[in-house]
Amino acid sequence: MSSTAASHPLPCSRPTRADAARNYDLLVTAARQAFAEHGTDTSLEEIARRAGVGIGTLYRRFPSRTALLEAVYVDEIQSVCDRANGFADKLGPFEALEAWLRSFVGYSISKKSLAGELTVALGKDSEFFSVCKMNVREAGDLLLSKAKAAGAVRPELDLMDILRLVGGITMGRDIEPAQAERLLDIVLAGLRPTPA
Amino acid sequence: MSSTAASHPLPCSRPTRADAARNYDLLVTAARQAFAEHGTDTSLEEIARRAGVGIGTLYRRFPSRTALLEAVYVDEIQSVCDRANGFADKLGPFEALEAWLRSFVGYSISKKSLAGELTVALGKDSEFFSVCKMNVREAGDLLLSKAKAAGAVRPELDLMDILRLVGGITMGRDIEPAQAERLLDIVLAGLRPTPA
DNA sequence: TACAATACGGAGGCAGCCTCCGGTTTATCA
DNA sequence: TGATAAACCGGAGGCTGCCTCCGTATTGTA
Repeated sequence: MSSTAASHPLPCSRPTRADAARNYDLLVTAARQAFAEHGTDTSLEEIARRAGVGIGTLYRRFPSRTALLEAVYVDEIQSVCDRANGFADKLGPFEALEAWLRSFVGYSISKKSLAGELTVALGKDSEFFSVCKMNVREAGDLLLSKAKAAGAVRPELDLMDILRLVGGITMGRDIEPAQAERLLDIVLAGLRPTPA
Repeated sequence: MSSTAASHPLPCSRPTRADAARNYDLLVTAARQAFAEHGTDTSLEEIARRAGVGIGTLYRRFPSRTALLEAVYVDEIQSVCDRANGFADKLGPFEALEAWLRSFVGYSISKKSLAGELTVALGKDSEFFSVCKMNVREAGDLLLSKAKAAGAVRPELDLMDILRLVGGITMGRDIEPAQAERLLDIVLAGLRPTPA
């Protein structure tokens, strides 16, 4: 039963007027493609060009590059949260946490810097990201607390620490999936209780 | 006995003519300051201004931003390597490795993105960085192999994996030193042998 | 001192960021 | 349906940073 609605609504306001709404979607779609293909520092004019709208339209709707990133991230964040719930239902305490973190890394690699920035942003202080953080935190805490209760990981661990560490794995340029796996293995080993 | 000479010479050519050499030093010094204060995307014109030279002079000596970064990194890399040797002499196998990694993190935080880019670059394929990598690798392998021999860490671990993981810790924007410590603790725990 | 090699530095072309405002489209109401 | 106001569009243009080019100045040498 993977819920598709976020526990906390994300402040993502799609405009009401028909033409505005259409351009909004065009822009977000174009931005998602461009960010995935060429990284998050793609020229905003290029994105406007792809979307087939004027640069002024882009800037009116998204006053900054971050605002555009936010709109793109909403979907991605949601999918990350949903997956956590799925794993919690099907796997054992530690395995669910592990599976979630692995999917996190795999996703980060496939989306390149897009998710890299996402992880960076996890430490930021914007209204938007604090809500995202809340949702991710809620999803992750479910897994983490189960794992703690089962004695599969150390009780003093903090979710945000883990996420930050795992996010850092894919931060470097051009990381190989195989290496990312090995790094994650180290982290996972570091979560387990120390032998008395 | 901390050696100050790198095992492998770094390709860092200071010019010969008096005025050129003077300007070279001015530029590297200004760049080091600027990078540390405002990150590695400081305007190159700003750096030239700080150094009191024309923008043309900067570009003649350093054809790209990367070239300037390289010149700045030489000293930093050297200091990282030297520290490894110092720890190897004074501490136990695991403690030396731990101390080195901690100093690595502390250094990364204080130098902000400067060292962040350094760690990113550790995965790159330039002649310059491959030599740097060789030096760091040599220094780190000394510590790692000692720790392995003492049974203090798992034998299958790879140094570059560890460095990449540790480097990722400081990748995020505005990380707190205290959080960085906790992340490193997780990594260190992940290095230890798994209880049979 | 005079010459040749080397180096200096800023003007200028280009691209991206962002703002501003005249013209257009949309929704609403009679 | 037709008129009006509100909302929206889009590109020109100012700004800054990147990088190149070349006339002028400095340095080392004979």
